Amino acid sequence: MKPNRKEEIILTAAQLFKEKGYSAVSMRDLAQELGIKAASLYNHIHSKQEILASIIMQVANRFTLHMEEVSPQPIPAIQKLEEIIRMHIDLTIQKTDFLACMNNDWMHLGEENKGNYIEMRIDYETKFREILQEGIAAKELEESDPEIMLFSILSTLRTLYLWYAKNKNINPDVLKTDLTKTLLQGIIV
Amino acid sequence: MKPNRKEEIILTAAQLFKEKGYSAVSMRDLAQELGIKAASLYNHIHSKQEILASIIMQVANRFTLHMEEVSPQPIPAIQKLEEIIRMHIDLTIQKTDFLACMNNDWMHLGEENKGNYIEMRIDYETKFREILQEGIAAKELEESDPEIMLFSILSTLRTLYLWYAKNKNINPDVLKTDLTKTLLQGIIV
DNA sequence: GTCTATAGCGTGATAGAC
DNA sequence: GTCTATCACGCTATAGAC
Repeated sequence: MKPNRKEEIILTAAQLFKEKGYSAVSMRDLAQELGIKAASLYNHIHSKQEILASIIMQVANRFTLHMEEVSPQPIPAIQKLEEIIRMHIDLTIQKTDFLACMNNDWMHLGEENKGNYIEMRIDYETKFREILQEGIAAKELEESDPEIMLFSILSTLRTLYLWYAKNKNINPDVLKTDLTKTLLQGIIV
Repeated sequence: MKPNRKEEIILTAAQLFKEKGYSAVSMRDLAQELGIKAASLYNHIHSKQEILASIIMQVANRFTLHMEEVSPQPIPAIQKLEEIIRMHIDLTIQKTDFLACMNNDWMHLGEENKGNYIEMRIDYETKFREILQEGIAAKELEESDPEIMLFSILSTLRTLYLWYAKNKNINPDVLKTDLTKTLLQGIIV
């Protein structure tokens, strides 16, 4: 899997954006990291904005597609949640920098993409909420405020990349098992 | 409680930093929001950096102080966790913008403050980890990976400000009860 | 595909009038 | 305490040589 120059630029950009944020990374910083001059970047990409959009929309699409696949399945809510947790873990491992960038810098998307991104995010949360409500209705889940469940689980999954950066050697299957247990069953004996 | 001009500047800055990030907010943006010119800001503050440090170190100190108060108490670990959750909720409500800023922009602190902030953050996590380990040893908590418990709870508490921004009318006591239940007992029946 | 040079504008911060 | 004017520099992006 040899990335071409454009992909290489986007990968490096994601890494820098994760560390300092989109606005604090200049085209000169990015070029230097790649060992070229800033002007040379423009033979591969059209603008700084395009790089950001490429990073964010790429992972946003993968979340959307996976949710559209899991959501309508005729399986128990708990099983759907396990599927979703597994996907967040996998994407966190595969696309750590992209995820960080999506979480922190989506507000710097251009007007063409921002609306789209926000819509995808709302749809994702809506489908997630519906799964929780299914689970409550089926008495699989506690009859507690689904908004708080949603927020609590999703905030953990969304910032998993922060924790993963410091624990890169963990076995993904162990992480999946332990995190699922913690999120679904809590920590009290 | 009438804030003087310096406090007013810092409050407004925190608000803007929360929305766009430190680097994306200019002194001209900040001045405009206050109805003055950028140059006038410098009669009240020394630099943009000073504003950021003031915002972040202020809340970081409050977290540190509270943890130093709760941590050594001779009470069960679960009770300490409830105390900590309560404090995060209270600070989230009182200092929403400051917390957002601390979470997102600490890496833009000047060299004088960054090391200090990171140290406080590590100390906080260490004391939190010790409470979890106490709980496990006392068989109050599940014998599960304390790193995953720590990350899971703390990531929810740290991003609570995002959720609170959309649910400002919730009763803090209800939030405390429901969130504690979700974090400690999970969501499964 | 990378370079140098540069346009055009925005940035944080200062000096000094009022 | 706020203003206008300005400095010195950094920014994204383009033009055109090689």
